[in-house]
Amino acid sequence: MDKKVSVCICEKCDFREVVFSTLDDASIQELCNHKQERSYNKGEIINHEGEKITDFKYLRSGLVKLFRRAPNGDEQVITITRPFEFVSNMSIFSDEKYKYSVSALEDSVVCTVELEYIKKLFLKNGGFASNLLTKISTINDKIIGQTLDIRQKNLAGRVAFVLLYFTQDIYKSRVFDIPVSRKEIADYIGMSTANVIRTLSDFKRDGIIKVFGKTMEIVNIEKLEIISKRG
Amino acid sequence: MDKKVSVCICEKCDFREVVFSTLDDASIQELCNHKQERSYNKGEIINHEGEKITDFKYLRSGLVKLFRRAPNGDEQVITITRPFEFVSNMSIFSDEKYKYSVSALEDSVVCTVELEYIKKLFLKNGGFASNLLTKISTINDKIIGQTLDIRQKNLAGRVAFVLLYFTQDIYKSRVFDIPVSRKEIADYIGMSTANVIRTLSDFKRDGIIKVFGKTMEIVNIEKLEIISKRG
DNA sequence: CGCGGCTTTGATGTTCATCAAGTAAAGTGG
DNA sequence: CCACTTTACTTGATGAACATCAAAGCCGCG
Repeated sequence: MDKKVSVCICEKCDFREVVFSTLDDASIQELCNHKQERSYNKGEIINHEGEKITDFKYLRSGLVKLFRRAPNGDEQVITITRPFEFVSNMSIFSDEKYKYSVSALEDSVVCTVELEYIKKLFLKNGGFASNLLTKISTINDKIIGQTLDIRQKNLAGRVAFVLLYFTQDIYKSRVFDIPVSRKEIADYIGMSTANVIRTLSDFKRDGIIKVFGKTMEIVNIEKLEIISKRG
Repeated sequence: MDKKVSVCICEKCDFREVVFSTLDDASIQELCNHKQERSYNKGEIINHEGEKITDFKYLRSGLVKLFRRAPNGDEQVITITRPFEFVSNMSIFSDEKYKYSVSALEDSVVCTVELEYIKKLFLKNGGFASNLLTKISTINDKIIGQTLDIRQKNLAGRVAFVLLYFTQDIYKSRVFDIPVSRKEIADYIGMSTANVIRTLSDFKRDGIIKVFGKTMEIVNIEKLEIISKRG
């Protein structure tokens, strides 16, 4: 086999824009050598709550949910996010163990870099450090904001909120395949599974949505927004 | 008046340990020159939601609450914290405006440094950057964790949770002066004021707490912990 | 085809918010 | 310092919102 110059994909990776923008090509090349890419099938666990953090991970493609198990055993979904809205360890210098679990809701690709390497980069490259802080803060702000938004809504308002989140933020389409079970929606917005279903049925009856198996169509976004806001 | 070497208090400040530990004495001196200390009386607003962020602030002494106004107008208390658990802008490089308001629950002292100065420090001093990221992440983790904990509890469990938070984390004493109104407690744990009062009355009747005006004594911590966990 | 998991719907009861009315406390002006 | 006003607190009664339980339908998969 010939000696080949490995063409590093990281140079073209969109993620570079976000947190690695201050790295020159040589550094990117080096980063690339420390990087591993891995695919996860729908349903697979990416990080497990309580396990030791050894790597820095970011989502390149796919969809994931962040969740934890409450003391009483049932699941709490913290957020559902796309690439650029997730990095594995949100406090790379403090926590040794994952606070939350992460699993793939769709087939996903995750890039992994040794945590030690990222830490060194953080310490010596101020621009990288500031980008990473910005990213992590943005994620945290989004989680806190979402949680506060949801908390003050009633049942219908919460379901409307999730549907709007899927159609506007996650899929940017009026038609999409629901990536979660009814129970997961319930665990996300803090209500019972039965009532999520009931509310969806109400929305169907009122012509706000249409559901064909796993596929959902948002017929009346305006109404959904009113319900979400008023909730 | 004689020329005096200004004895910089920052050298002895406990906060130095937390985020400024990597700064040498000369840098600390310089930081001190950029620093302003200000007292706030109980009830005063420290930061106002929506206002432009020009300074980096941290709490030196006192007690503050973080809150925002929900779209419908009523207040949501995000968290209540002591020194070392609060820095004003949790995403110094991203947000231009405060996402939340902050007000003093007890007379408080806040140190203020121009944001630009902190940003420069962040960019050139990796150790400082890592400490700051750690601090900010810890605060965010605490907020998210608290919110998730509260969410899954019932009424009594939530009130028990707040009382335990006051007695164990904030005051580290079985007896303390309640720093918030009943309504603020309600806004913190997401329930109605009337029901906060009702639950406190229940706790009084059951001999779990004693209340004399603003002063509260936790009589039976174990029972409170059971109620909080079971909630 | 038959089993198990996810979904759906109805009936029931609990939990909690809301309303109202009264009491205590704390600030305000004479 | 006292009447007055306002704000915070307290309690009970009522109804709405929501969880829970149970039973049945649906769908994918061996």
